[in-house]
Amino acid sequence: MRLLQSLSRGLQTLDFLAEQAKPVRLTDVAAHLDVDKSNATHILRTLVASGYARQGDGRRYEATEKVTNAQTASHTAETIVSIREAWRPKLRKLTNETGECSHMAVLATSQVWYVDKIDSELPLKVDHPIGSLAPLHCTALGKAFLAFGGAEVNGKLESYTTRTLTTHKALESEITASRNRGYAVDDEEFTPGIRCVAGPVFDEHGAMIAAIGVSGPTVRIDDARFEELGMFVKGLCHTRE
Amino acid sequence: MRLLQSLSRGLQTLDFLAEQAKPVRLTDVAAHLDVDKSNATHILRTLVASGYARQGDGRRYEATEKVTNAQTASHTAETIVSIREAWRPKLRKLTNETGECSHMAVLATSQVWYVDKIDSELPLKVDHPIGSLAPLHCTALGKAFLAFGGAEVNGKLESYTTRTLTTHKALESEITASRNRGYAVDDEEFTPGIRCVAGPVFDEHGAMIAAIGVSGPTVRIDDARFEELGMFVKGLCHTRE
DNA sequence: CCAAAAAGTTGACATATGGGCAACCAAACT
DNA sequence: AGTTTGGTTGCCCATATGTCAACTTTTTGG
Repeated sequence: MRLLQSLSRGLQTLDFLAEQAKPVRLTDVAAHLDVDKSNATHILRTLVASGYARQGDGRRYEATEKVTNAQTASHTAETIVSIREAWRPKLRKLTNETGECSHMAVLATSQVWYVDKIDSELPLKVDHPIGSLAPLHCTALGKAFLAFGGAEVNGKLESYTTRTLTTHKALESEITASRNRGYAVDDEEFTPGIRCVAGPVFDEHGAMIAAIGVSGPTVRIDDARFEELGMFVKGLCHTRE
Repeated sequence: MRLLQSLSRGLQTLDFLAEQAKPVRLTDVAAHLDVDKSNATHILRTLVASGYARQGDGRRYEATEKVTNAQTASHTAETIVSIREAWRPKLRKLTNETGECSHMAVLATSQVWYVDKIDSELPLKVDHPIGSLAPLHCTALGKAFLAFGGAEVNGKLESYTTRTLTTHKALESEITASRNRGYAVDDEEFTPGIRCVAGPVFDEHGAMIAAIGVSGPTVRIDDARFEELGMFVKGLCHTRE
């Protein structure tokens, strides 16, 4: 069995570039492959010339769009629809057992994009229409992406209510708290009178693909119930299909 | 400037594999690269060993998921959301000027997935909820994907109304007709009493990413208006942003 | 802001690599 | 079964490419 060395190394390099979130230095590539710097230069140059890599600002290298990165890759319509179908029973269970509205959302351009919901039967209910967008920093679904999906918020944190977290520092510690807790919350931070909890949905590769959660009016959700809902969502998210 | 030959050829091969929809024979790869069959064997073997290609049924090769294919690639959530925002004005225009409901859908697992709509103001109206799915062979939006997006229907064509096209032959000729016409139609093939027209939305690479269309009750859409709507949608789809 | 260290590029050289040829299997078609 | 076309394997030699070292550029730290 004969394999082409330079091709193998080139592809290994591609793997390496793809799995690193941030652009990588030539030296690191050389070290990773355990080859000479000069060899790494040639490999990277070839990758660039072929359109598989590009050289950014500080002459660092990164993989182009030709290569998919399981980690970062935003998910396709196909994946979203199939995950939605697979998780609909759990969403239904969420609403049945809590009586509150449940939602599923995916990440799109630093916002959450609602892709499914099960309505509450109760007259006073929360409604995020399917297809609508919401910010990450003040929704439970959004914070789930920040805590478990490696999403990041860039720029100013707009304030929607008096409880919205508007400093990156406060948000950061809330994210850490969510990670420890196992679920994310929104305590009237987006809409007054509405509390939500949400947890992450992972695909088979362990990449977060969606968030699911329940939302209800504060009049029905006191602190004890809030926590209870959180544990319930956490439980649902952690059961393997 | 020094480039690595075997790596370049390997990446060229990857490009070639990625742009071919169907798995490719070793001979074709060799011909494409203008190298010896034995060389092609080595290259392909290396690609397979590195997880960038796989060998299918009739020992044909295809690129794995590691490589993105602009043509086939289903679009990501990011892309869908941004296209939706970009086209919303046109969708609104569609409804304003026709008075009928307009929709946008993307392709997901051989179905159309409604991602946006503008409701008609009229009391009798069509409503495909955002987030819902519909078959390809009997909806205007679906047929737009068949005619302009290279989508394919596999298996049996389920009948929804007496007008649903249920043979692949009839569907094929309807697809061809749509291509010539520049837009696709649904003449009560999915829901009795509803006629739709739809056209394709392309991304910057010329790949079809979504379909937009208008739907209305047959009572308001006679043959003349049906064609008029078609031309209107066609016009909208062909104007560059 | 300068010096020193680290990162990256270029050139030369020698040899392992891989490109080409041809013979050899394996399917596929008739 | 015979013929044709597609794919694999082994060998050999040329050259593509990996290594080393000198050199240039950038970054870091004082």
